[in-house]
Amino acid sequence: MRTSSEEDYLKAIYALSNNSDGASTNALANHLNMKASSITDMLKKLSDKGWVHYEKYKGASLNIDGKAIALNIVRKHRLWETFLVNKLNFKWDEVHEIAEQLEHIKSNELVDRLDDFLGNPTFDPHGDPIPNKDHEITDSRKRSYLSEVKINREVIIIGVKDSSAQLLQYLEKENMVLGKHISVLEIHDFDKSLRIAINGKELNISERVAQNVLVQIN
Amino acid sequence: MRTSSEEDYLKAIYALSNNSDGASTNALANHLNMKASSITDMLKKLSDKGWVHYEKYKGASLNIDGKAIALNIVRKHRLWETFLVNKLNFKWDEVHEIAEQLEHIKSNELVDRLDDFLGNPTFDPHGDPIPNKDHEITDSRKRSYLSEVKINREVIIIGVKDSSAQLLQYLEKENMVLGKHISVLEIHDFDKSLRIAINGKELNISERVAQNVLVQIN
DNA sequence: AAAATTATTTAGTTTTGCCTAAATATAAGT
DNA sequence: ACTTATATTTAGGCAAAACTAAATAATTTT
Ligand SMILES: [Mn+2]
Ligand SMILES: [Mn+2]
Ligand SMILES: [Mn+2]
Ligand SMILES: [Mn+2]
Repeated sequence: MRTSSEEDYLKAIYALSNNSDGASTNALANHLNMKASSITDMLKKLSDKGWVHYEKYKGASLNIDGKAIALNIVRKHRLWETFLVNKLNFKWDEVHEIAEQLEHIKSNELVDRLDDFLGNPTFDPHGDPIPNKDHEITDSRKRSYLSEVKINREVIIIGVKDSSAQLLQYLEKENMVLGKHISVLEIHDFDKSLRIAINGKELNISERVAQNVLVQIN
Repeated sequence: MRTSSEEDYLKAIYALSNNSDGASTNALANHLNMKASSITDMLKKLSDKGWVHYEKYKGASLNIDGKAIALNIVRKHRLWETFLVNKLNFKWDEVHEIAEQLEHIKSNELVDRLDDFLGNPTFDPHGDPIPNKDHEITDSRKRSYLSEVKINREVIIIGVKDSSAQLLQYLEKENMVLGKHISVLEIHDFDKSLRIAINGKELNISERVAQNVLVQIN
């Protein structure tokens, strides 16, 4: 048996394990809005359960079982988000909180049927890849942040780095949604802000925004 | 704020409050598979929160706020069951457990959109009425248990008293599903078992089964 | 009406998941 | 290298939601 809380910790460790080094206590505390001491407690428990490799003062990383659980939660989160947007007409900035709850519903049958009902989607409403039944993520697209794209190279918006409601609403307003084609026309020396071409128009965006938009390089 | 546990208690009190008298401690303990002492603890808390009227040794009943919460949970439970059966092709005996979890997802927007997505259904897969947004149940059908129907009176199956998987699977196998027309041909003196006409055939069922099948009398 | 049975409450305990405050380890600055 | 700052752990505590065992109230039987 597994609690929702344990699942959220495993998901957080997965999210914060970038290269191959794990996640630090403080990074987890920050990510989960908790105190560091609570993290230490839980890491010990997760280690006892055999889901996490934990050494004092050296942070935590997922072992095989833990990673499978984390990816299963991520899969459920992204499938539910897809359901909420595609079937219930929620906007992409409204679904995270609800999926945060739905991801903990226990029923393998439910996940698989939901997956089929949605047409086995490969990406969620924020462009994040959805792991398959075997917890595998396949995303072969060449990706880059918009802030790092060369001048006059046409790229396609495929995701966001941070999916906070603020950013998503801003992008929505400027019609910078998934699938749109963009060219960077100019990068201003002064503040690194970008002038881009999109939807047949021109538009200025800040470096900060560009750093949070993921694009596919053809 | 409200916990899932509190919600389950309120729902149980609602389910066990038949006429106007509330639910007893032991009845609740039995219904929720808990010990009586746990019930007493929670009834005090729910009373403090103003959702339940509780007097020592006299059981508990819902007050206005408590009833609204209970009906909201029932609404969500039945809408999710409808979703699982109508959209994800679950069988009617497979959905209760999952709905027991889904009913606690917090988002008014979600419930309303789900309701619309399902076409504002009025009954769930077991024939139970679904409360509307204002927590009102309207079910004007004349109902009776099949065990009390007079000989040769044609009735329609509209629900079950107990929706355990065992009963549901039995009914499924005999094709005694919602909407079917039935006539009671004979009641055997010996064991009160019934001979009924259904689907153009004749069939014997026990008194026990008949006591758990709800029918509409035209 | 008294005794026996059943229902309910009280008292005390456990586990989970969080917290604060204090202690200690690690990393950074001079 | 020594001092300061930051990160992490330890110790102790708290609230929620369950439990067991014992006490008491209510109901039923004789
Ligand atoms: Mn979550
Ligand atoms: Mn997402
Ligand atoms: Mn429930
Ligand atoms: Mn039902």
